[in-house]
Amino acid sequence: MADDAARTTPPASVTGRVLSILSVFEQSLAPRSLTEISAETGLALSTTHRLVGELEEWGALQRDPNGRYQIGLRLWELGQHAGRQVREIARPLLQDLYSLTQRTVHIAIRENSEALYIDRVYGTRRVPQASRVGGRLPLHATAVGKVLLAFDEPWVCDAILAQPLESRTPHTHVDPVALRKELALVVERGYAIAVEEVREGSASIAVPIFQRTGGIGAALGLVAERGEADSLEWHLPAMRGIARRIEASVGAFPLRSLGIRPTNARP
Amino acid sequence: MADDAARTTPPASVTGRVLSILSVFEQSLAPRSLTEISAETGLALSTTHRLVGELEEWGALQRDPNGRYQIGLRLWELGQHAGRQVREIARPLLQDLYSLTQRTVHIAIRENSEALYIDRVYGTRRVPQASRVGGRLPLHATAVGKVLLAFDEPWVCDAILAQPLESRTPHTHVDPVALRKELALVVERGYAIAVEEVREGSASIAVPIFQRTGGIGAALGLVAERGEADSLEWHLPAMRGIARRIEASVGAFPLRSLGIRPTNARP
DNA sequence: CTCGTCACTTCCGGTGAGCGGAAGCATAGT
DNA sequence: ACTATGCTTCCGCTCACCGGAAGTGACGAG
Repeated sequence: MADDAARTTPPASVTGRVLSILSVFEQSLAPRSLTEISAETGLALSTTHRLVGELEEWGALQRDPNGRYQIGLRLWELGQHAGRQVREIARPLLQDLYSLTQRTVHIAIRENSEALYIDRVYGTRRVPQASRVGGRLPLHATAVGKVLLAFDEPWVCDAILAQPLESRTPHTHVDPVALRKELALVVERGYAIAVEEVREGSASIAVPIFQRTGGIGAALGLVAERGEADSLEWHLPAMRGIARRIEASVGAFPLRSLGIRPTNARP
Repeated sequence: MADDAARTTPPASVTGRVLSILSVFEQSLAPRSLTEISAETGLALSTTHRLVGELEEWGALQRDPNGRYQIGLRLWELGQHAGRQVREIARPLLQDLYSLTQRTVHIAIRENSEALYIDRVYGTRRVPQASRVGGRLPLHATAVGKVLLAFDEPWVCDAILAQPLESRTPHTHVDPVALRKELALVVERGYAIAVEEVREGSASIAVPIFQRTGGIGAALGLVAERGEADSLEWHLPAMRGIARRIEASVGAFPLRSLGIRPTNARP
């Protein structure tokens, strides 16, 4: 497992090689030595050395005191531009929702076949949770994911449910037929719930955020402890109020992915 | 001004060209057309086309409905890794500080000769402010910047004060001699204040966050309206308490820049 | 102190990936 | 219909890139 994800494709173009070096750091945030990067990308050591050197000089990577590499500040700064407007508008509203409910709240969009968490507000008293900002979770196992699926175009939902559904805990709903019914209910009621489907001990509820141009743009979620699962709906009025305010402030969600890459795996 | 920052150096290496394309998006977050990118980097249109195409395919850039390019989600995700640990630990504590004070609070580090804002918590009732997460401001004109300068190694301070100091508002302190005295006072008192030095209408106060390994790691700041300038010190006990807790939780600030690139501008 | 090991860094000549001029397409405006 | 503008594709020449190999330096065992 340590070296099969590696060694995949030593890409032909220089650009591809540079990007494959960056990809190394997507899998885990642990700093890597030059040799590790070389091994994981399949590039020759001297090639890796040169490319990594250029990346470091620019600020895309930086070295820790041991000489190991990690993602650099300049890349972080650059990344902040992506969807900055959305986060700047949504953040204070998430903040208000947190103040009202004293629960972890977050906002997620669909990116291909996963839910991508784009922002979150939480205090020190926090519930065990699986998601993190910039992280992804399966659509079918999270409250935000169910909302994103239920309100998106039907073909998206079809495409997701056609694939085998990962089971993160014994409580994860993985039966496509049952899920389809559940999603219909989500549309009817206007919210989704997931109890311990992605992590034991936590439950969540989510409502849709629509775009002015039509269609769903994002989902607003709230996380609570397992014991509160039956009272999650109490938070709905606050959540819906905030969702409406986000809709009113954000014109469009520039972040939203353009669609699922159709499974064009041709043999 | 629109085309002198451009056209600088069409860099020799492919890696450099790729990075110069990314750099285009550092200056403003506005989406660019292919032609604009080509013009701003000085690369030939067909070259730009190919490189941008690879970047888009990977997810470093994405196209809006008009076909224009902006920073892509994958780059944002990747950037989240940089200093993720620090932000994950500090965020809930910032959150607590916000709850206590009901004021915008933020955390910044020194990156070369500027203060870089790495996180912030604020509500809808906000004060006019210049900084944003991922953004930079001059060290000498902000409360966090003064703290970062005052508690850092002396040569850093010397280097900064040796350069001409930008005046953002009529209230900005730009006299090196006076600033040096001010910084001495900051060390003595353990906090810094800046009133309308970077933006009219807002005042801020900041305290240092030290690293376990010694030396200053970051600064914790609080922003209030001009009218509150005389009562900023009231927030000090809360700020110091939170700063101590951040120090206790964060081993080291991996984000911290290694130093000022010495002005080795050789003619 | 010496030697071996390991990880990184530098060098350099052959070669294929990249460059960019130019031609081919769309789309929009007159 | 014609022009203008901006994007995409093509292709042969060439120069920047590749990677084996040699050099460096830090560490640790003997």
